[in-house]
Amino acid sequence: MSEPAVGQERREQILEGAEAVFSEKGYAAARVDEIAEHAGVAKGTIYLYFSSKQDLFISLLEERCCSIGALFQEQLQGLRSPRVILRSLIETRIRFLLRHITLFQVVVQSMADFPDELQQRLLVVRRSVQAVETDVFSRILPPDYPVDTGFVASMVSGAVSTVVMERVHDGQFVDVEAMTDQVMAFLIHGVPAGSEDCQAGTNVLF
Amino acid sequence: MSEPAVGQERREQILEGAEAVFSEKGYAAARVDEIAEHAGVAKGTIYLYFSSKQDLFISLLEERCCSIGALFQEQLQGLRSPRVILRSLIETRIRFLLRHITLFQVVVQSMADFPDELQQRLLVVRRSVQAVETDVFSRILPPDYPVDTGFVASMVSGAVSTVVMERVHDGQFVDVEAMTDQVMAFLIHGVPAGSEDCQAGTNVLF
Amino acid sequence: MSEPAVGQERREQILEGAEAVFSEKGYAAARVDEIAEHAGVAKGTIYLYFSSKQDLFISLLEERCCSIGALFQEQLQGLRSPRVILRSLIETRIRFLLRHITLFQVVVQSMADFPDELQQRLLVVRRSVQAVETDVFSRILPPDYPVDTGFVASMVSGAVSTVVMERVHDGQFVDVEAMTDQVMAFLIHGVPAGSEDCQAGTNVLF
Amino acid sequence: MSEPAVGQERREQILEGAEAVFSEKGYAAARVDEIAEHAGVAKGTIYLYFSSKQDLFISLLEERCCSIGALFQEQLQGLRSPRVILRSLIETRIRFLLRHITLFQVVVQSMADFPDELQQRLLVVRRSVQAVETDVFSRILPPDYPVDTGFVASMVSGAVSTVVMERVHDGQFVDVEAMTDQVMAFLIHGVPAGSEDCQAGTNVLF
DNA sequence: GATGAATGAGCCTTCATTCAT
DNA sequence: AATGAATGAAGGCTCATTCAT
Repeated sequence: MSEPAVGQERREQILEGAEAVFSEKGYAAARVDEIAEHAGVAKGTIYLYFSSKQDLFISLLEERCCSIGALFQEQLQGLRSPRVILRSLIETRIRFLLRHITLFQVVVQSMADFPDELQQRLLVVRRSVQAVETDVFSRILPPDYPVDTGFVASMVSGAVSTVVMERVHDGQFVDVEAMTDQVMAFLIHGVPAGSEDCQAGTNVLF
Repeated sequence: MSEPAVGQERREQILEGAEAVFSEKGYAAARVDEIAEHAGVAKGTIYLYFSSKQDLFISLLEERCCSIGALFQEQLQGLRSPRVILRSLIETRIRFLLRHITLFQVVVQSMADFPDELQQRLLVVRRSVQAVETDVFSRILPPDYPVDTGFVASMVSGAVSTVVMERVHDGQFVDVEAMTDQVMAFLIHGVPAGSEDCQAGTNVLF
Repeated sequence: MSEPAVGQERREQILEGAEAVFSEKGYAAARVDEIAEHAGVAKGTIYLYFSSKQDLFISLLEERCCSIGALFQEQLQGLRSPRVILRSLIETRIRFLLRHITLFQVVVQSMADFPDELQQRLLVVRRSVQAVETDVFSRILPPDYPVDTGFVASMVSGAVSTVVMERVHDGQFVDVEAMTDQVMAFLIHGVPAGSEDCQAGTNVLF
Repeated sequence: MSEPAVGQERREQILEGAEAVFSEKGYAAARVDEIAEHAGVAKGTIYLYFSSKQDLFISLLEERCCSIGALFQEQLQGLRSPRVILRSLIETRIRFLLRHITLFQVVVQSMADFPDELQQRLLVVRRSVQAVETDVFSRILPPDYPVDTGFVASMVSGAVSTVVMERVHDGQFVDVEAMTDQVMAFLIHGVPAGSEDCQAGTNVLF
């Protein structure tokens, strides 16, 4: 009883190669050859576990999105204070992005050529990614908050993703704690921008 | 001296075709054939004005980033109130994204296969895009604002991009005014998240 | 006004390469590379004129079947005597087979994987091939002939094809006149096989 | 002394799978996977009994040609009347073709890529197939019959094959008795085509 | 300058064959 | 003996790029 779920291991091995390459190159520019090399398997082996490059891609997204859902569940378990919850959300997401960066960007791109069946699976992935954070914000935001919860979730998610990606892309080291602090400060303070009727010349409000 | 700047016109024609196709498909999935068709020129003609598909792509980014810079300059001209400036920035960016969506996403992706020279040009583009908004925020944010200005600019830009892209991608109509309102409300209010030491049960801070 | 119908020429060039290779190898074993080489064009060029290997194959059949129809029309024009007509039919078919041998065999094979649209085109080809000869036999056979006309046409066609193919396949030189004579003799004499009620023991009848 | 000839059984099992698949798809389009599945063995097992797909194919032909030889021997045993012999030959062949259709067609195709050794074995198969029927016709045809015996055998074989294949391919049910009747009628009557010098108007000879 | 037919390198995918179990 | 996961060479097809007109 030596190797449990050998098939699953091989599958995961391929998914990791796929993640590395798709993340670096995007879908279209990624070559199956390269994925196979990263995964340490032969090209043909990939097709034993996935029916096509498209299927591999969607499967990867599905896999990784489940994992972010689980991560959130785990991290947010037992937290009460909105601020702590928010901080945990941000930090978890940053850490997650550091692993899966570009992959998540790609999700939004229009995979227009994919057949309907795969488009459906892609839609499910996108919805589930949104759902996790929307859920968190619906617990945090006050009932009279003037912006739609899903909208807030999207903006926060976009803000964090962009910042992380820029840092990573520039080859900068990312200090998760410090970055979380900055994002939190931004989210909590908002952007002080003066009253609408302020007279010209006044630059600062708060 | 018959047709002045005929070359420039032809060049712009091609850039427009390129923008349409790159925006819809991303870099790798875009085909030169299709760009030529969109532009209404023969495929070979493109190579009279650009040395390669890569060059065409970078050139397009350069061109369009200048244009967003110009747009901002124009729009923000003479505005004084931070709130009005911010609103104008948001609205301009939303309108811009509605035209150039995917194109901007692509900017962040690492065009890893591009030769060094083009990588340099890409870097310049990215820096200039950041600079425009960073500049705006440096005028808006109070001196003691606890978050780095460039960081804020990135987050706002990411937030707006993500929200616009999601709406567009879902095929929803985008009401620029309404969306601007929502983004502004979010930016100004921030995310009320309670004090760090707040006892459980307290939801709102501000 | 030098090159009339250059496109048609190139197309025909490719069809000739295709015929050579499909005839020699059959459909599945034929490689597009090889067809291109035979035709003296690059692989990609083939796809400017035909949408796929399957399309190329069906198009070839269509092309060549029209040509056998035309050949028959031309050859049989003005012939009156049934024997002369029959002889002409046989000879024409032999000559035709010497050029298109295996190709015609393949027509009957079940191209089961082809999409419906191409199956339709294949069916049309097969029907048209049968029609030509069925038509000839309906003019030759007496009204009270005990065998269905289409059936006779098929058998004669099968008999001739098989004989030609065997000779060609064995690398024997084919003397068209002599072979036509033999086939004619066979068709006219039939196979003398004795009366049905002959008593056992009688080996020869005539 | 457990299982006598287990190896032979397994071998026959594989040959049956091979026959089913080669018959339906032809040589090149047949996949070893599918043969294994039809045979109910693992893919690797096939290579314990046959050294390659090519070997399996040739072996199958050899096997089945022996079987048609045996069939003929058995069927024709004790028959005396040429007509009865001929009828039996036709009927046996039709029944055989209904089982092995495409397989036989394929024999004629030039397996050009096969190595010399296998080409030799293929040649032997083809010769033996011809020999069986040539032998029968040499017993049936009168000594002064004007057509070469092997030639007649080929033509009859081609005629029957073609007719059977067309019916099968069109999905029509094949009534063996009725078809045998038609073929016999054709063979015995021949094609009445008038004398060579016949005056127009005379249609029938016999 | 403009064209678009032609090219061929390179990609996704298949499948005969091997080999560790 | 039997398995079937793994392999990798080879095939169909695409598409950036060139060049004769």
